[in-house]
Amino acid sequence: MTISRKEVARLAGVSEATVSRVLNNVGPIKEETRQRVLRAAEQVGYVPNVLAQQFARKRSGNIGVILPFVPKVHLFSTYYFSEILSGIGETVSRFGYDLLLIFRQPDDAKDYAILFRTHKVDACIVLGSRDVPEERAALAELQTEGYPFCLVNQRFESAEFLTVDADHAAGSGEAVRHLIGIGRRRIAFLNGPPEYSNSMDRYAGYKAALRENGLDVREDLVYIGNYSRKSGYLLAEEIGKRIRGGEIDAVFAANDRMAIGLMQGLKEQGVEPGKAYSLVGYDDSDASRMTSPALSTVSVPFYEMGKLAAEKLLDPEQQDDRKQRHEHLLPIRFLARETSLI
Amino acid sequence: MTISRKEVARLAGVSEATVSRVLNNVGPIKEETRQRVLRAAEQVGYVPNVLAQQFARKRSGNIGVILPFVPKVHLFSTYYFSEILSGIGETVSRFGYDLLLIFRQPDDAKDYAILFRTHKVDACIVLGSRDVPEERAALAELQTEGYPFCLVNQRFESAEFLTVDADHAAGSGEAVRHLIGIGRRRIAFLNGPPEYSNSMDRYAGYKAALRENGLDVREDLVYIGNYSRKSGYLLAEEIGKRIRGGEIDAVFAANDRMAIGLMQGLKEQGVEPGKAYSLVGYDDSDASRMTSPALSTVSVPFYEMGKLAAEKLLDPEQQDDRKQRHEHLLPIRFLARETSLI
DNA sequence: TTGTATGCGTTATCAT
DNA sequence: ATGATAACGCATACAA
Repeated sequence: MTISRKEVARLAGVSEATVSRVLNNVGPIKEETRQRVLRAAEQVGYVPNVLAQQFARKRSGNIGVILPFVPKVHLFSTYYFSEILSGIGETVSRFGYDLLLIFRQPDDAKDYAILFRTHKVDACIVLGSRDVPEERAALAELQTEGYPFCLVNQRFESAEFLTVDADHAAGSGEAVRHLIGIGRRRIAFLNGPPEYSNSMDRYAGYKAALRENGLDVREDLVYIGNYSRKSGYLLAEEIGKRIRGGEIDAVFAANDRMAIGLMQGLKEQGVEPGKAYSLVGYDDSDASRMTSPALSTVSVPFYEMGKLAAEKLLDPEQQDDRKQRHEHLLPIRFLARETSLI
Repeated sequence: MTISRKEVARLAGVSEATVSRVLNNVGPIKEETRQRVLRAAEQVGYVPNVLAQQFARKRSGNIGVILPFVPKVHLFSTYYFSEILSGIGETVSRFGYDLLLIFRQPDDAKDYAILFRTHKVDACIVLGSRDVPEERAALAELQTEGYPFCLVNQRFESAEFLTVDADHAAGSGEAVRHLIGIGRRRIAFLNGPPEYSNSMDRYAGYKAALRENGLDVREDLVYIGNYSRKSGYLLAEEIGKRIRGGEIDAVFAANDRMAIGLMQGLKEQGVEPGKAYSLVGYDDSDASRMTSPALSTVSVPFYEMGKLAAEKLLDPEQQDDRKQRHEHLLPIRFLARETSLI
């Protein structure tokens, strides 16, 4: 038995419309009436039925957040998601919205537009996206239909999607410049798959830093993993050989997980980071602080990225900016720790 | 301009009610009519308006998941949340529900019932809860009002809340028995705050294992941290002294974060795990595999816990069980790794 | 097997 | 400043 506006209206001796006006702070209301309504609502413990509100307003009040399919989650830092989600969550609630969490299904053809057509969400934020045809098509559809959405940490070449990203080219450049600064010259790069713009950005930063310093970019120094710890671990055999052979004196890995996997594999061969070679990871994940020696890495403002993405969708003050600038890059910070002391 | 049932009905030459019946698979329908309706719906690209459905059904179709306040998140393993959330997410979507993510606010008086009164959620799952008065009151209110909810990884003494937990007493017992098995006799226990049932359960397991083996439980061997890495790190000074003094030969920590913090602090003193002392953590977090030496730990089935919690709320087959058994404890697995070899 | 009719609890428009 | 009332798009009880 739920209490509706009607009881409040009766008790306050006003019409239902007036109750709504008071509760929604809309239109002119005599102060005395307002008080009477508020007291009546208080007295009967009235709370509006959100389902009726959503229906009448034709808005769900939900921001959808689309996450990668579960097993894929582990290719990302879990820190990554918990931070971005927190940033989004804090912001949407500040604007009176709720957060609907949506896991991509493995099988189903990507159809993000259905979320809007069914009115499940008013806007959405896409995490862990990749530049592959089906994903691009699903996003293009959203764009065409005019549904508001924002990508986080993934950009699409020649597509004008609203995006919040970090400046990974700059961050990678800093990391590599640091390695060069401590005297390293044969710097290998352990990258992730190219369908993540993250990977391409890091590669761009890597190359730029080498060239600035008159070093050649050599394809045989570039390795590709899949951002998992295991993929880093598996490359340790080959990279270890080349470190011992003097062909490699440092490794820049595109994320901490691969860096740590590599570090573990190399340690098994007796090849220690910070001594035989320098190592830099990427993400400033929890784990990077827990290894020994502590992993040098690049800190990404995940919380702020989530916050900004939500603001771009919800904050009226961001709306103009949004038209002018589809892509927003947040600054990044390099952290020198023990794996790249010398 | 959104397409409603009406157009479909007109096109198919049936009433709106019949369209609903076909789409919801309710009541007897002539096969030919069904086909006609489905084709019409297909043709005009009809999708039901979820907001209208929710309103008419008086159900939101949402399962709320309540998370700890953001800064507190870091006291838990992020792995913890990503796993539990995945388990919940997979399950609710299997039952046709959506997942509404709710971050506890720091300031606001705990009022979970409002989620139900406003009809925002049909049921909810509470994560990262603690046994403190305000939390207990908020949950008791849900119970009294008959709102369905399930706690995960936290039990309340003498309160019959529906709960899914892991058998932390058993897990801790195994861990400590293992330490005893490798010859340790002066086993310190680094626990978390008592308002988490997790802490009390681990303590119970610790004590039981000691007593079974004729060892005294000594209060001066029990330390309390707050589940953060830092709290473990800070205790390294004192514990280190006692290890060197021969008063402690092993530490069982209530989670990996504290274990790793302690391990780092001790390492700075030149006290190495697996040699001067044995160490066991708890959670089987990502980080536990990334330390060196690798951390012995206890594996918790977080994914299954999330899954089971959701099933208890949604699966009709679990409904009877639910009445009989308020608390469900999942089994746990001890993992011997390098920090407790000898 | 299908159609008719009512209700769901708001918002918002149009009067007054 | 306030009241009356039409939508909103669907589910469902009741008729036929």
